[in-house]
Amino acid sequence: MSKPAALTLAAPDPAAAQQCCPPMSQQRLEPGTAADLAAAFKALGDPVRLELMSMIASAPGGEICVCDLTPSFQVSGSTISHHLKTLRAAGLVDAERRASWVYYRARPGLMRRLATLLTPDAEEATS
Amino acid sequence: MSKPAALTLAAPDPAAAQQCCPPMSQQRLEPGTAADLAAAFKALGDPVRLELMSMIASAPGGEICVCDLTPSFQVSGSTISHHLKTLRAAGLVDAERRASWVYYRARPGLMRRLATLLTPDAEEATS
DNA sequence: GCTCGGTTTCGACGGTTATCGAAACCGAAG
DNA sequence: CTTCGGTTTCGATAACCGTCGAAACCGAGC
Repeated sequence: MSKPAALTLAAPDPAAAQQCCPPMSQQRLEPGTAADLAAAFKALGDPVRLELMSMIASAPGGEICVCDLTPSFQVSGSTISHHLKTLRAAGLVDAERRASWVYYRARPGLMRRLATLLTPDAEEATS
Repeated sequence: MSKPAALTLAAPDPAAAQQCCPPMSQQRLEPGTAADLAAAFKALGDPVRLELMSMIASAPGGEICVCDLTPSFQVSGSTISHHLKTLRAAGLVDAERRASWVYYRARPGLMRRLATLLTPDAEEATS
């Protein structure tokens, strides 16, 4: 295998994080699971990436072209590409090439898992 | 003000992130908001911190002593303290000193905000 | 007051990461 | 086949981060 479609590096360990996770307020995470999920949070832990993620997730047809993402930021195109690769590696987005353009779409699976994990149980607290 | 209670550094900008955020699948984040929330995700983006967070959030009485956290990890006590400070600065946990021990508890507010942000709308997708 | 255990802070070291520009890649269209 | 625009990769640089041990801090108890 040389490099069939480098775009589909499709989440190495996030695949392992595929099966899990009640709210962390209900149950302590196992170290291994914590490591997998921390990688996903880390991917969201950059302002540019988080904004990219929000643009992709809220894109009209469920997908958006890199050419529509890049102009919204003050960083270079190569930097945007790098951040998109990070999101892809984390399993948060998917990429597909059509003609000259590459379209990204969100992967709801992992997002939902993270959302569940963070959901506070039933408790109330404004602070 | 010299240093009244260094433990309550109580979230600098997370206070700004206090008011917001429909699911990102519904609306693109503004750059400023993205920066604030990215800081919170970044705090969760380390395996040790995420596991710490889960231990604190799932603690029986809603709180847990540092002395009960430290022995669960293979890193030094000073490193644990450093990570706890990071979680505190992100507005994810609160600390209170009682006698010789310091107790940490989760701040559900920010957790809930992050959970909402990540919630995929109504869509279905297993991939 | 002095000591002691729990916790945080300080300073340093090594590895990671965000960023850039240049180069490579890849379809499409001359 | 050559060119061209969009995108990714490569290599380099500077800033950041996780970790440690030592030192400082802080109540409690002697």
